[in-house]
Amino acid sequence: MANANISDVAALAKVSVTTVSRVLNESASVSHKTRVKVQEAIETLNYKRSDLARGLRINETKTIGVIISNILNPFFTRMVRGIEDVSQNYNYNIVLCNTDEQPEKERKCLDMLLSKNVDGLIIAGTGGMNDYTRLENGFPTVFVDRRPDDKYKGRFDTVLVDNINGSAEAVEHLIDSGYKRIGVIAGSNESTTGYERFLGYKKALKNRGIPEDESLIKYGNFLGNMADQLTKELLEANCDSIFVTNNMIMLGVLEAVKKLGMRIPDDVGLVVFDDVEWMQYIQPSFTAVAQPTYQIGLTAMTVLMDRILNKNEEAPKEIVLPVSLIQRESSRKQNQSIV
Amino acid sequence: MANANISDVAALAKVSVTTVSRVLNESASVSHKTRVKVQEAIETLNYKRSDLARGLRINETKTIGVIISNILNPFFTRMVRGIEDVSQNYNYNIVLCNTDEQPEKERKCLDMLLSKNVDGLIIAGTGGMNDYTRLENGFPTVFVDRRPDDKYKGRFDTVLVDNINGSAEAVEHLIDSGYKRIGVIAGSNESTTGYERFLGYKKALKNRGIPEDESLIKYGNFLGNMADQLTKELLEANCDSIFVTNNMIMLGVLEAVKKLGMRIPDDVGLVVFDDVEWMQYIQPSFTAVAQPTYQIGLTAMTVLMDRILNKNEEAPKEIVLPVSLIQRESSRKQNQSIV
DNA sequence: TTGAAAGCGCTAACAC
DNA sequence: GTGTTAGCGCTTTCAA
Repeated sequence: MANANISDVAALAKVSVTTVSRVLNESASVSHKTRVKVQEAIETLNYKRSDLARGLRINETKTIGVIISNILNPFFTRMVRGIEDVSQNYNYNIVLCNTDEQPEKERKCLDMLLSKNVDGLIIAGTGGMNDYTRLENGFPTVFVDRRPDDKYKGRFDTVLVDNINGSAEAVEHLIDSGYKRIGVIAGSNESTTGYERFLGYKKALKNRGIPEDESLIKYGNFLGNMADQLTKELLEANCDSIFVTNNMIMLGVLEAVKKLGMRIPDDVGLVVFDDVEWMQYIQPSFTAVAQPTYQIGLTAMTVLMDRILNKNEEAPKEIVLPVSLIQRESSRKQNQSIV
Repeated sequence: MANANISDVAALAKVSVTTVSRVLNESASVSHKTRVKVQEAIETLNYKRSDLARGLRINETKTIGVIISNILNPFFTRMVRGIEDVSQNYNYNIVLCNTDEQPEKERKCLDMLLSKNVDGLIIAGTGGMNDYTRLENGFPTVFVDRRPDDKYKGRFDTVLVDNINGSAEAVEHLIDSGYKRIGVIAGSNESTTGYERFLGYKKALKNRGIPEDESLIKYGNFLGNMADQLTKELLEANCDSIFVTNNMIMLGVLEAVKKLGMRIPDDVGLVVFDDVEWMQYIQPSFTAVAQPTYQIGLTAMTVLMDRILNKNEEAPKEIVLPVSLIQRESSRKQNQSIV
């Protein structure tokens, strides 16, 4: 038994499809009697309207596409949950795409989502040279976490956090806690987050009058692939603390520290950009720059729905959400380490 | 400028829409010359085929619906990533739905996804009295992690792990490590996972000849809502170790342990069902029952695609993936605790 | 208050 | 190798 369609319902209720459509959409006036008849027919046939056909006709899918780096990263997980929760309210669905930071994959995702006729897009771009020109023409799009390339400046709504000052505060905290040789494992400079957090690190050193030391600076990526190895190099360069620029890198750092049998915070102090729930519960707990991750998703989706539903045509805006340094045990220096 | 459609392309290339369709689908034979003409037209118009219209016509959306409890739970996150990775290979998309373990939400998700005409479904059910009869008629569906209600026995493909023996092994390990009063915080009995892991706990006690003690058994849920409080109660009942039945509960346990200033594994030993990456890196590292989470998603999606693409009509099967106990530091008893 | 009919963008007989 | 045309399931003018 194939699924019933609108004409099956019409036939059973002995009305036209137009009338059925009217009761489905609660549009125009339908007499009480017919309405009931139709509803009964719908009930008995267990009819479900095809969003596909409807979408084709009225040109909306009630679906929005979300492009992120990797759902395994708790940062994106929480963001997606924020997006999801808003979308449920509007009876929208989201379809997810992981780029793994590969511009090529991002392009493919974008193609797929556009082919799927999504009503809007939320993008945490890879920062590669991706081409968003086809979205510039008013297609509802919100960028999150990372800004699109400068050439799109002012063209898209953007929701992100203050990476520079958040990072600077974190590093200054390390310095003020007595750490002297502060290493950093930066994410890729391709993304604005990677770049800005590194800038924050440099800013803090400058603010505190500490010279930069190339041996304390390692360039990794936000997937955390090489973090293990880079941490070892940092430790060999006698760093006494590390500013970890995202939570994926953090895992590699931990792995290296554990393998080398070193102790946090005495042998090496730690501050992480992005706070993950478990960091507060472990021994020692981790000092972190907390981002309002869920809120980012929530805000982005709200802005997006405003564009879609209210056809809001104001100039795109950039919303910067605050971060906050949460001081815990991993940055509490107790003994001066012997150099 | 609205998006170009297939007839725009046809017009520009001076061919019929059929021909355009043919080159799009690489079906039938099209002369090299026309093919090139069409491709050029596609290029210049930046044409993207509408999956919506196509889907309506051929009755497929290349979309599959995934119903899970909560994407914030790393278990589901990894599972979803497994599903995603397979779906990418087939050029399928997934749309996600969180139930938060509420049967009502699950029902709503199911309705939405079916209205969206998804080609298939992967479901980690809430275990409430949800009605899957409309799926029984051969709609491609795979259940994961949890079995559907017994009345659907043998009706659906299912991919899950051996919860009973995995749990039993975990608890026996605790006993064999010298722990005597082993508490448990169980998930809801609604889901087969909750029920079976609890069964595994009881089985282990029986195997080792230890009597059950009601004061050491707490009933929580897999959201981990009350885990904090329940842990306190367990500790007050003088338990010397806890079998934690999922990773969300784990966070509550940690919170309580930290607040009470107790030490793992000396004051309280710990084994968690489900291994999360960070558990191996922290001090002390956590003993865990590792589930092949990514593999579950991968397998489920592979089975599903086989049903969809190959119209595989064999009897539904249940695939049980192995779990393994990973012994780490949280269950390594050092001093006998003073009672 | 209701219905007939066109059409959203595409695919697939069928004809040439 | 290529084109004409019907129709997927729905919404929406227009007319009654």
